[in-house]
Amino acid sequence: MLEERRLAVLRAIVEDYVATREPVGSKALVERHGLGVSSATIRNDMAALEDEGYIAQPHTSAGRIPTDLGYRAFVDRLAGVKPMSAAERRAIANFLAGAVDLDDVVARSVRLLAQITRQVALVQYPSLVQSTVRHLEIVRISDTRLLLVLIADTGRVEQRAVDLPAPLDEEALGRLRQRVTEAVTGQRCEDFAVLLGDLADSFPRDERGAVAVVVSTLMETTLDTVEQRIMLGGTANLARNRDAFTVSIEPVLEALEEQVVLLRLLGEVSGEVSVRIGHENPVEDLQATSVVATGYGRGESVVAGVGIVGPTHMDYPGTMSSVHAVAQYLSRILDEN
Amino acid sequence: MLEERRLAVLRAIVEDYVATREPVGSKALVERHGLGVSSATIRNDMAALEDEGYIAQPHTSAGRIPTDLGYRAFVDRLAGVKPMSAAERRAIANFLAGAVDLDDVVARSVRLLAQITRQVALVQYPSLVQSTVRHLEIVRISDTRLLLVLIADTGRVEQRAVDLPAPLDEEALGRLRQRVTEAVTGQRCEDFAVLLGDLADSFPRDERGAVAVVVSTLMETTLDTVEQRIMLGGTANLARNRDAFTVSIEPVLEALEEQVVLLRLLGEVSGEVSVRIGHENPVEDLQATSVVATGYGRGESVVAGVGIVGPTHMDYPGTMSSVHAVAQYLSRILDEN
DNA sequence: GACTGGCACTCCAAGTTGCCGAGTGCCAGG
DNA sequence: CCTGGCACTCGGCAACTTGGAGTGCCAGTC
Repeated sequence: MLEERRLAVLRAIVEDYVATREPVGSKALVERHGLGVSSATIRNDMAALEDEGYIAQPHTSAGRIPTDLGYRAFVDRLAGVKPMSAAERRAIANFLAGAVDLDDVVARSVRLLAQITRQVALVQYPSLVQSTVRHLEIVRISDTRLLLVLIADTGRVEQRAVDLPAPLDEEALGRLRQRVTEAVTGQRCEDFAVLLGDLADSFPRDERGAVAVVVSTLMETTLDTVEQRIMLGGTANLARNRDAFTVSIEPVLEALEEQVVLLRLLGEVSGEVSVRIGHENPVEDLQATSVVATGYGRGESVVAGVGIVGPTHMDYPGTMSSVHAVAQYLSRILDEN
Repeated sequence: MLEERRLAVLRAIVEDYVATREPVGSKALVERHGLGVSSATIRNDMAALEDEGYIAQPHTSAGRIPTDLGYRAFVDRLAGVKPMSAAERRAIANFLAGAVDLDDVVARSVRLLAQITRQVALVQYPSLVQSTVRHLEIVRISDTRLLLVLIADTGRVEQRAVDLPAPLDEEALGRLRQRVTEAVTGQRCEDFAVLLGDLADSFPRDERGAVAVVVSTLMETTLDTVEQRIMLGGTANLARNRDAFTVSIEPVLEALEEQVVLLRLLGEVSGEVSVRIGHENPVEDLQATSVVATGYGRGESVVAGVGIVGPTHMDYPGTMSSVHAVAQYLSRILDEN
């Protein structure tokens, strides 16, 4: 009961601070929220909350601001779900419906998510590893050069040039094309090693080099760490919230230009919306920010991540439901494909 | 002779201001550059330069800073070429040599250019319109859905899904594939309208719908305004130079997220390095910045643009030669393909 | 035991003042 | 045409003051 009010105070502090971005004091709290007790009582509660590490004072004689731990408690125990209005859902659906191809879907999603959350948005392309091969095309570029074009059932298309160790005549190329294509079409990319492992052995000796390099390129293309692509948008939103980041936004922008960093941010997404607050974040330069992310995919399987990066004092309920909604629509689009 | 010294003064002002980012006064000028006259003389010259609009005072009793017109004069008449060192050239070559495909080439170029100029870098993908078709692949996705994959001789690969008006059987698809492929392979994309215009007429009546939609998708894919892609990088450099932009960097970041804006920036590139200074810039939100851009391509023809966006008080000679060098290497890589 | 009003205390933010120095324009003389 | 000198301007900095928001604590009340 007492405990209950303290949590109510914490919630009120988080909400006020997110709304105003200014330390909130005991007096303002009782005025803005009908807590039914006096400011002195609130002060006691605040002192307790501070002892427990949920809030902090930027300096003596200032109001309190939530700590990362405070936000964590808010997200875990206090934030209700904030359903999106029908109009919003419709807007999302409309916006994504006009996409012409996968690139377009991803690009539109990034724009949309950045716009509705007013944060930096991330959308990952469906992972190749989780996909099956719809089609593999092998195109000759020159005597010793081929282009592999891999089309996945998720709509993703990857290309890769291959330099052959020796010229390959038309007949041999045909053989190579037929055998490789047959081996992988309809199969899961993650099984390439098994499917293609000893393919070269059944070819004439002088063609094995070519087969080997094609096979290794295919396997490399679908390597977990290499194949992931993430599109980023809404970086201008960082600048608008500049005051948010005590320091400059430069390191944040820099971190977000690293693919590796983005991969870590969306690395362990699941069907649930996950929230990483401040220092919970694995990337050092982003420890002043929070990451809200989730996965999307066909049916049960998660094939990629989607999320946003923003200041720790963001509107968590609203952001979470936006991210969730966009992921839902992305899943739907994949399904329709 | 007098005129000559005035120009020397202008050059000195530009150089000092670019180096220090602080208004430069007459005294500092004579000290740092051996101009051989007294500060009073310089003051007279400065007053004249101000009258002519080349420099301005942020406020009375402050030093002078160059105006856009001043930079323009500097770039046109004063800036020498600043050749890159052999080591730098080698570094560029090495950096770009490891690329595995076109995406990689473009991505690496952006990173490289952003890094060496410390500005925001732009690299455009080779324009489809200026390319010829190396290969066109038509893949079935479902009864009524096809995927077109267009591979250009520049290494560019475009994909597009097509919804057919009616199911197409295997035989008809084969016919369609053969005829369309034959019509475009080896041809210039900009001639698609001529090449494909009346292709549908020679098909059986019930297949014409499918042919028409494939043809129109192809033509749409190579439409001038739609097909252009530009990759952007180094936005963190904007934040580092923040003081540079009197106002916030937000509108700049926002503008740079618009493809349309980027296209305008790289729209009219030629073989020469062009410089747009401040208000010369067509995009309103970028009138506090300068754009240095040039084209690259195979042999004589320019197939795409490359450039940077930065504060007006940038190191023009250095930036111009960096942009030029990267464009040169991009051209070379295209040639080798 | 929980809550409240009151009080002394702290400390940031914002405004005020005064001064220094860099920079200018102009002028008379070489 | 250049120069040294001089009076003047004005932004920036530092020191200082003040107002107010906020706190912690304590004695009193229900």
